[in-house]
Amino acid sequence: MLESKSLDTVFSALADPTRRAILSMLLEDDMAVTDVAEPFAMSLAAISKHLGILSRAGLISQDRRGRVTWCKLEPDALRDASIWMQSFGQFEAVNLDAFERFLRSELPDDA
Amino acid sequence: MLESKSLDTVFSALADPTRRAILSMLLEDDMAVTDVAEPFAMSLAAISKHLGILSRAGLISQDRRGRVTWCKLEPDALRDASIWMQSFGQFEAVNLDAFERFLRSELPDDA
DNA sequence: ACAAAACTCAACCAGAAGGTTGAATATGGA
DNA sequence: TCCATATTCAACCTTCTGGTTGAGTTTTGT
Repeated sequence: MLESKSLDTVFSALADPTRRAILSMLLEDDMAVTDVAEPFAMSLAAISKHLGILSRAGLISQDRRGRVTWCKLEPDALRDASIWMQSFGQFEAVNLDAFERFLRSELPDDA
Repeated sequence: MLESKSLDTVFSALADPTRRAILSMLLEDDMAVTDVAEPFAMSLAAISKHLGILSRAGLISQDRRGRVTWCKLEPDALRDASIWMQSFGQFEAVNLDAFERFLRSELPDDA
């Protein structure tokens, strides 16, 4: 199970609602750490830790530019976990071909 | 976020390699608790706890017949989590409402 | 009726998780 | 140069997690 370690870190990163909320925020745009922290009722240090966990799981990348660390979603990291889940077979319903047709119909630009 | 609680429990259930291994075993067939425990180098009580966690997450069901408790995979419980993940991995730029309409049209049963 | 089988429960333990606060470290702007 | 901004680090605390063992419960087989 070479993938076990990364599935551990990805799934446990996703198990926390604060971290899932952060990922959702980053879906819209890259953000600085301070801005990520703003809507949460917890310290900046706590958010910094959460971002570290997301980073180590590969779910985001952090790019320090000057004194600002920009956080960027890395959705590819979800792929292994997603594939693992799909192996349970009940999601053929979300037919991949249909998915792609849907994508093409929804996305103005390329994939 | 009404789904947050269940995403918490599903993702944290999936975060443990023992529990993922159990799910894989149950993919092949329903199993008794003792048989689930057999390949693992830990006590039956520990496996019993793991099964409880999987059960509470909805990922398996347990049906006691006589003195044997049969464990059965319930892969539907993965659907919400899978959908949540796919919304990152594949659909960054996609309109979420349309995405949900698509899912409703593709999934065989209700939401 | 009794013993073994199949679990589950309860108490316990070590270590990890998630939060706090206060200090440290760059960097940017005046 | 000096202060504020942006972020991380370190120490600490509490709660959760994943394991243990030993006892308890129910059911089955003889």
